[in-house]
Amino acid sequence: MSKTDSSPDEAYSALERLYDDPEERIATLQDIRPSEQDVTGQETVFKALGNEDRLRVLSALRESECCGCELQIVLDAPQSTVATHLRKLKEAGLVKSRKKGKWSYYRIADTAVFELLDLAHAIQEDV
Amino acid sequence: MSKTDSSPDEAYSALERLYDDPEERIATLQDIRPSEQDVTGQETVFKALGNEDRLRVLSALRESECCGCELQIVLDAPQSTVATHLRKLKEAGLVKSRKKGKWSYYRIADTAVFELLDLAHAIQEDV
DNA sequence: CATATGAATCGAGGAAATACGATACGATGA
DNA sequence: TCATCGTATCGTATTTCCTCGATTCATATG
Repeated sequence: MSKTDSSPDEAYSALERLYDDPEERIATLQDIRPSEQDVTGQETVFKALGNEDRLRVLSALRESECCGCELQIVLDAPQSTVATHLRKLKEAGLVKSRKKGKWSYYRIADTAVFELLDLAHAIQEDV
Repeated sequence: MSKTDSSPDEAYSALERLYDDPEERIATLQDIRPSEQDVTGQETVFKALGNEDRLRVLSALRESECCGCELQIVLDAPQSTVATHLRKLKEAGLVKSRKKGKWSYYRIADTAVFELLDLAHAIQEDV
């Protein structure tokens, strides 16, 4: 009989009860629209990092540059699986690669990647 | 008639052709086993960050503490959706909450979260 | 040019994450 | 205590992601 969960109107009336001048607060909240590009870029990076296999690859590349077949051993996974992970890491800007003969060598793109990994580790430590 | 893609043996023989002493390299690669806990913790954090809505929530919390109904307006999404996102962010240790009356107020848990967001932004900038 | 080899791409099936209505919970106040 | 309201959880339909065999591509070598 009442309004359903899905109506954002519920949120509006809630704010109207919460503030003396709700209009201003609502306008402020609605203005929090980080540029689509920014959010999408961050999302790409974090999605690429949010996978156990890919975190293991980065952990290996932290030690030294590796070619594809070496990472196959690190992950103990078939070639196509490893190649797919590497593509995602590259698209996110987390690793770079160079070709030498028939081999592709992968390395971490930037020290910022180390920082990301360390920060995530630190955050999860005290949860 | 030949070995298939899925056999990791392929990778082993590749390394045997690549190195004079492949055994040592293989042993080194296999030893790259970051502790299960470490990887899982990082994975949780990055998975939580790898979602557009949740990035927008963090962007809002960067400005000020918000209660649930305010974040409903930021995301323009139904209440249950917002609550689910907030739970994930909490479980990952990215936000904390306090209750005041019937309201739950959310805030960013640690400045490390700002650093994560900024680093991801910087990385994706030059891809 | 034919063959071998390391890597990249494609496509289908399965697994995991997400969205959201329905419902339950906990605090407030009449 | 009953109604209201902000929030949390549940169940499930949908979407997205992942895996991996098959195939293709590129380079090297006989």
